[in-house]
Amino acid sequence: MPRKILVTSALPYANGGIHLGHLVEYIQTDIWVRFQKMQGHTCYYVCADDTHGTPIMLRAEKEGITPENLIDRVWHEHKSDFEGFNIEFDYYGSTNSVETKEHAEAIYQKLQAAGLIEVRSVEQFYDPIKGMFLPDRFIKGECPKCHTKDQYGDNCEACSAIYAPTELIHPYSVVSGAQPERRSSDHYFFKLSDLRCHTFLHNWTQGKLDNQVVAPLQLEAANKMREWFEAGLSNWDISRDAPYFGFEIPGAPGKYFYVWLDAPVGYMGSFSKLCDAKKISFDEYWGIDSTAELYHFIGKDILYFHALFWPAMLNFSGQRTPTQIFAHGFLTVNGEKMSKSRGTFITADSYLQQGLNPEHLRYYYAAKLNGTMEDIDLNLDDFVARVNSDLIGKYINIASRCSGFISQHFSGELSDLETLATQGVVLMPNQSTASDAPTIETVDLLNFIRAQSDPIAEAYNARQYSKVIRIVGTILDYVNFYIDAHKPWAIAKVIEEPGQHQKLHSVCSVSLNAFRLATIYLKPVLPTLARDVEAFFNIAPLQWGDAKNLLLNHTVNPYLHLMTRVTQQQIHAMTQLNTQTIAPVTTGPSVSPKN
RNA sequence: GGUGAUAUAGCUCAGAUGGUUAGAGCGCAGCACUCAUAACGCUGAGGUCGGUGGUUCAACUCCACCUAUCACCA
Repeated sequence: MPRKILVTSALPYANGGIHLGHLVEYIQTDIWVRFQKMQGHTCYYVCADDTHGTPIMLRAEKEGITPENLIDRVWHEHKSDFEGFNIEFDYYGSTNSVETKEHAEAIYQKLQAAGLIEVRSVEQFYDPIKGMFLPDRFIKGECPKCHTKDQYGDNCEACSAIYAPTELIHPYSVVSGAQPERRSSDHYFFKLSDLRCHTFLHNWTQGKLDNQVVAPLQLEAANKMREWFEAGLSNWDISRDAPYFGFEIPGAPGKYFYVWLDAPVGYMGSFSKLCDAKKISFDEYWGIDSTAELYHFIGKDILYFHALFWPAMLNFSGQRTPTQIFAHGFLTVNGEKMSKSRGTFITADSYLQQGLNPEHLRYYYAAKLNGTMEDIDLNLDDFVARVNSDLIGKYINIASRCSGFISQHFSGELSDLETLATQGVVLMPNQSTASDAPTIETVDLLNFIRAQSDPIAEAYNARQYSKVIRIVGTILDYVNFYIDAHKPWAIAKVIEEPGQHQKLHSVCSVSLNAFRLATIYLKPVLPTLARDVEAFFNIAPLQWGDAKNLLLNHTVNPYLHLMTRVTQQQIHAMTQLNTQTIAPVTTGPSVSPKN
């Protein structure tokens, strides 16, 4: 039975370009969504730019443009980066939209009506020259512990001490350089400390509510929650004072929703746009009685917002809560944090500009991702080796080495089942002694490959893409072994001898069918390549269920090579490019992964 | 500082509930092959499973401590 699924990725902040760290999440999500769609489920994937907050406001001012101009420009940059990596959103919006505003206001008013909003005076640093309150990140000063100068308002980079901005010695405003004053103003709080919230969240995070069929959090994330619960929940400050680029709070002139309030609401705003365009019922997905599934893919850094604030906001405004939150780890490059000086702070744009294949990155990430919150490493040498040997050497090579015989000797037509069966049995590599490994007598190659459909689907569902890649890798090893064992090139030389013509036809048809099956399994990861393979085979877009079938008595097109290798030189050129690039400033809160 | 996670061959990673000689791919060495944009196959060399103690007949697998890396502390 087809499921109804809504999927989101975290919203990238609209003050900088997309980099390879961001792409871990979008690629992870995109693969999952494509897999669900191939299964025949109704699955929508929405996202948006996160556009509000002080950093955006100040950045626009610095560039001498309006915030609207800035976020519009960045939106197009982001859109183009995502398209470059085949991230296929059903809708990609912006939090600066009427829909997001309306949802944010509605949620706020419901929370208010429920008595979950309180107003309290807060003392903060204020920039008297600029006439605005300063976020922690916009105050610098001397570290109170080690006395290093020019440290940010929340922690020291030298001694990694954590403190409040008020503890800084000789604080100054990053915006104007002025010495900030302490001033009070009213702030609006979401009362998470309310017993109702506590009780609800305690149950929700443990998956104990009646309508929860699965635990909403990964094991590690649930542990984290317990930690946070023990520390106690305090009220969440959801307002900021003017001047602020964002939505004004209803009934509170001069007060704006903190960017983190309307960021997750952007998921709804974006989905509303899709609903309008495609005549989808919004409430079918977000209503309290919704039977649809709702999944948020996020980085582990923003678990707090998605696993506590967000479900509480939804629940107490009368809407359904997420089915599951999928948090992933950060990206490291060559085993270290991405570094601008080493050229490993690689932008999506620079990757594409170097002519590198986006599907190579998708494949590499897939080979590393496992559904946990562990960090994954992009080792550039390993990237080159792995892409070349796995994708080109093992996978593409199957089509490349067999298709020539099919077009030369059989006018491109694959054999019928009877012919196919003559050479269906494959000798398996003799080192495979695992109990579940096929043996010479018991299994034929294509049946073995088709039998992997369920295990692979299960791995995709669980976001264990590395497992998918491992299983497919085993399949590809077997196929190459099969080809080597049957030596079609040797058969071609004695094609005139009795039975050899049919034998060659069979071996190549088996191999190409194996290639087709492997393509089905890899399609969520390699959508463009899969499309090219479909063109080669001259077939309709492959669906997951097609793995049940074989391609028989079917004429394929002449083979054109499907993928070329990546070289060290290209990688080197890319890191060079990123070393020279002056990377954009990335500060301030964001739903986007900060790696 | 507090909490949590991770630490397995040169590289990237697998290793239910502890149990004979710890696995894969890549890389490397040798052999072989030539259909395939040098790709594929076979063989082999590589690890006292971060360190130190402990529990056990038996620990990579459990416990304690230590070290390193990473994250979170709204």
